[in-house]
Amino acid sequence: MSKFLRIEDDVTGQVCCAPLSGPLLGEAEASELAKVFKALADPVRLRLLNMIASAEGGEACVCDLNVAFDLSAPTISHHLKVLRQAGLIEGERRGTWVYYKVVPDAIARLSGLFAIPVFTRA
Amino acid sequence: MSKFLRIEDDVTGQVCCAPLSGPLLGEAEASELAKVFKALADPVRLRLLNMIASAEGGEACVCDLNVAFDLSAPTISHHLKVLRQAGLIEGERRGTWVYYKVVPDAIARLSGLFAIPVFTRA
DNA sequence: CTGCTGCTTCGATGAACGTCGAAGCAAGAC
DNA sequence: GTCTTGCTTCGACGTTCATCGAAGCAGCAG
Repeated sequence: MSKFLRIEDDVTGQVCCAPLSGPLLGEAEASELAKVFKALADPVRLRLLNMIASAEGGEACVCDLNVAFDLSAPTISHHLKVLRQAGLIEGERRGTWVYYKVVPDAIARLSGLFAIPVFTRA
Repeated sequence: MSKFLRIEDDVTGQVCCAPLSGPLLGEAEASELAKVFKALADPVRLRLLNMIASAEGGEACVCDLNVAFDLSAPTISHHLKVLRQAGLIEGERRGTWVYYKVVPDAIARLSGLFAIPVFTRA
């Protein structure tokens, strides 16, 4: 098919995680997953991720993120570190500024978790 | 009269389906969403949700959940309460036992969040 | 009624988290 | 070199969280 839109090929296909309604999670597996959700479990981090994901060019400068919140720079830096350590975003320094972008695979993985089959009563 | 286990502080009302790469989240919106992720940000709760979602008949008895973990009953009850208040599950007492099942709409809502993978400008 | 079982709530405690100011580090301008 | 700007790390402080034992409540069987 012709591709008008620059949306990349469906990443949702390469789902690695079974849906929540699937086979039972092991302890280690659940712990790893929990780390990702812990990173998402803060309003500031959610807005940061949202801003980065929806930024022009797919990446955002920390300088822009800083002024968007009524929080100190160390605090924003801390939240970015948490998102980074969860594998949700990655940063790169270019000259004076640091730019962050999302890691598409990480979002795709979460997508698979909530794939709809969540059981329907027979 | 009905002293069933209700969803006391349901939080899912405002949480809607716009993908993360979509329009910017407001503060209130992000806070509501964060509450749901906070409920998912624990390995025990993830496994509980997983067990309930994949249980025979779509619902699980607390008595079965209790023996599946090396934790005290109060702790399991606490985790179930957190999931309940996040609107992810709901419980019902039938005679001696209490059964929990997932709330499909809650999972569907999360599915929407990650539905559209973040584009990367090639 | 008395007991017993299943589940929840209460109260306390130790660990983890969000926030800040101060200090450190990197890159560029002078 | 020195100075300035952008971002991160460090150390501390108050809050929130996971966990437990004890106590409370609901339902059922004698």
